[in-house]
Amino acid sequence: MVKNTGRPGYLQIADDLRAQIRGGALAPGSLLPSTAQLAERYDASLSVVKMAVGILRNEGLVIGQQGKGVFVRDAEVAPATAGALEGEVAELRTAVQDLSARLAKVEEQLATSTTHRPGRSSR
Amino acid sequence: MVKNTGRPGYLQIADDLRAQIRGGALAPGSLLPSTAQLAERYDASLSVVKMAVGILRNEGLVIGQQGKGVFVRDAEVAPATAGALEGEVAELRTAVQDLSARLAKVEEQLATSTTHRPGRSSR
DNA sequence: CGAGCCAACTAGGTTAACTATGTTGGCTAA
DNA sequence: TTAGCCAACATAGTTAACCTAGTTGGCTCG
Repeated sequence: MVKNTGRPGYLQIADDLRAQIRGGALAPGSLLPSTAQLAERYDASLSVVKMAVGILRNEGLVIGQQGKGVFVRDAEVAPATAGALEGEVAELRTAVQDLSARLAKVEEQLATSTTHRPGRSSR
Repeated sequence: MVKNTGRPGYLQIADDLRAQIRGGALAPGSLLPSTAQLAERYDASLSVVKMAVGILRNEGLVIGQQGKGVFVRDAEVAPATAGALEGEVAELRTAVQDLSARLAKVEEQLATSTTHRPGRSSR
């Protein structure tokens, strides 16, 4: 599959997957083919597929879940609207506040239990 | 240098370099240390450094020139790209997701190690 | 002196192997 | 039937190796 153009293979695959997502061929919430399947489809090595998926993951287009697969993210596909970004920023801000509160709670628990801890951890 | 924090090394290095660029420690137009130098500085392998630089390159913060090095891009040029803000939001989103996942893991460990104890409010 | 080669750098791309970790489903034994 | 183990498969991270290709500076040879 990977053409002989100067464009690297992992970018070609990322472009193709991105186009499929934007075009609707891969609907939001749907599961991408596994790394091995993509490698076979594009006739590429596992490494380049992992790199391509990593790019999309970095762009926020997909979300990888260990053990399950890579899912297409519910898109903020609207590229133009600047207001969408504001909403997303607000969402991120609340998320950060939530994380701060939870982290404070965990830190407090850790501080109170450090003297004698059951130490029950395994695996 | 690296970590114990569970955050992948290539992300830590990318974060550090990004902070240096945003903070002005690495001025626009200046040359980043070579891959080998960065690998030694962060006590990481060449691969993770290349991945980190690749992320910044993908974000448009730096431009790599074969045979010469990796240069910090002019700050005014970067926003010219349409998706600069989106990229930054996506970056923050992945950071929040990462933090959320790590915090959830810590919370779970705390919850299970103390078997059941009062004062644990959930989300 | 100058042209050209060459060695030593550089980034970039690709592949393979290994480890870690999480999910799932099937099998087995109580 | 049910609980638990376990194999298979998934993403994710890391490392090492090899190759291409561009740049640079020094050295040699004409």
